[in-house]
Amino acid sequence: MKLSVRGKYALRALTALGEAYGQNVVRIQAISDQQRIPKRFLEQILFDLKSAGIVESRRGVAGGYRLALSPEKIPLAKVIRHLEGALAPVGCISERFYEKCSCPDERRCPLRSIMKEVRDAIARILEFATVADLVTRAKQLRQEPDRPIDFEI
Amino acid sequence: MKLSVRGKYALRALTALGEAYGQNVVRIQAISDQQRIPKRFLEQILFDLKSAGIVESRRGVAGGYRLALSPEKIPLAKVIRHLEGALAPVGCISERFYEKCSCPDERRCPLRSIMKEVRDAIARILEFATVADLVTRAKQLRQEPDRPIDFEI
DNA sequence: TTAAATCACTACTGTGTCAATAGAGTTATA
DNA sequence: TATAACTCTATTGACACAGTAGTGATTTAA
Repeated sequence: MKLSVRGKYALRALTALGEAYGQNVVRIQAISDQQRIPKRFLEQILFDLKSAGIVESRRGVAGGYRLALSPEKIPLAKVIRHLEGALAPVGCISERFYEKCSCPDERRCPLRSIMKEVRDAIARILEFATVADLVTRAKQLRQEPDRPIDFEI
Repeated sequence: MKLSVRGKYALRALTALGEAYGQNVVRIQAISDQQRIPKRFLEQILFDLKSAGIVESRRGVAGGYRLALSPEKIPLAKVIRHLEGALAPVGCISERFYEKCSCPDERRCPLRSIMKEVRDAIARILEFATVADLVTRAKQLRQEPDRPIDFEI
C-alpha cells in the first residue's frame, strides 16, 4: 500500500515547479538542492513526467523545466497513475490497470467488493487534489509556527 | 499502493475460516483447494497469522486452523498491518510504522499533509470492516445472479 | 505401537522491482 | 566554440516477494 520514492520525488518536484509557475524554467539542479533529491534520478523522473505531458523543458544553457499545464489542472492521481500504475490496492478492481486475480470467482469475491471501496476513497482524494493544492498548502505551512510532528488534522 | 499477494491470500483464507467459525478446525488443504492458494505458501501465511493471535491451530491427524477470535473482532486493518506493515502510503505519516522522509522539513511538507488524508480514508474503511463483513458479503454475493464484472456499487 | 496425516519452522531460490549511478549524446546560449 | 543544461539508454546492487523444499513435531486411529 505504498507510494514509491520515485512517486514522492515526482510530487515534491512538481510542487517546486508549481511554486515557480508563470516564471522562467527551473533547473534540475535547483530542484534537486531544494528538495534533496538525487540529481540524476530526478532527471529521469522529470523526463518521464514530460512524456506524460505534465511538464515541458527547455534545453541548453538557460534550460530547465516548467509545468506544461497550470497547477490546478494536474490532479495528483494523474501523476501517480503515470508513475506507478493503479491507485487500486488490488489489480482486479482497477479500471485502467485491470489484472486478473486467482480467486475462484471474481464476480463473487467479497474482498474485491471491500477493496473497491478503498480504491474509491483513495481516488476521491487524489483526483480532487492538484499540484495547486500542494503549492497552497506549502505556503500555509511555511507561515505556521512550529508544532509537533504528529499533529492531527 | 498495492496489497501483496500474500495479503490477499491471508484475507481470503480468513474468509474461509470465518465461514466455518464455530465448527471444527479447517485443514490447510481444504482452504488451499477452495481458494486456489499454493498450499505450502498458505502454510506460512497461516502460521504467521497464528503468531498475531488471529488464528489458532490443532496439530495431528484431525488438525487444522480456526479463527482465534470471533470474525467481527478481526478488523481487516489488523491483518494487513501485521502482514504488510503501514496502511499509510508514505512512511512519514504512519503512526505505527513511522519512517523518516528525505524532505527538507517534514513538519511543513504539503505532500505529507495530503497523504495523511489518504491514510485516514483507508484506515476508516479497513478498521471498520472485519472478517465478519467478508463472510456476510460472500454469502450475499453467492445469492445474487451473475452480472458483469465491472459493476458499480 | 506404529503409520499416516497434519501443522511447525527454517532455509533457500528465482524473479522482478526499485533506487540510484553512469556515460555518451544533443541543444542552446554567451 | 566552450559550456551548461537537458536527453536517452544501460547498468548496477540491494532487496522484497512468491513460491518451493526439507525436516521435525504432534496427534489420532487402526
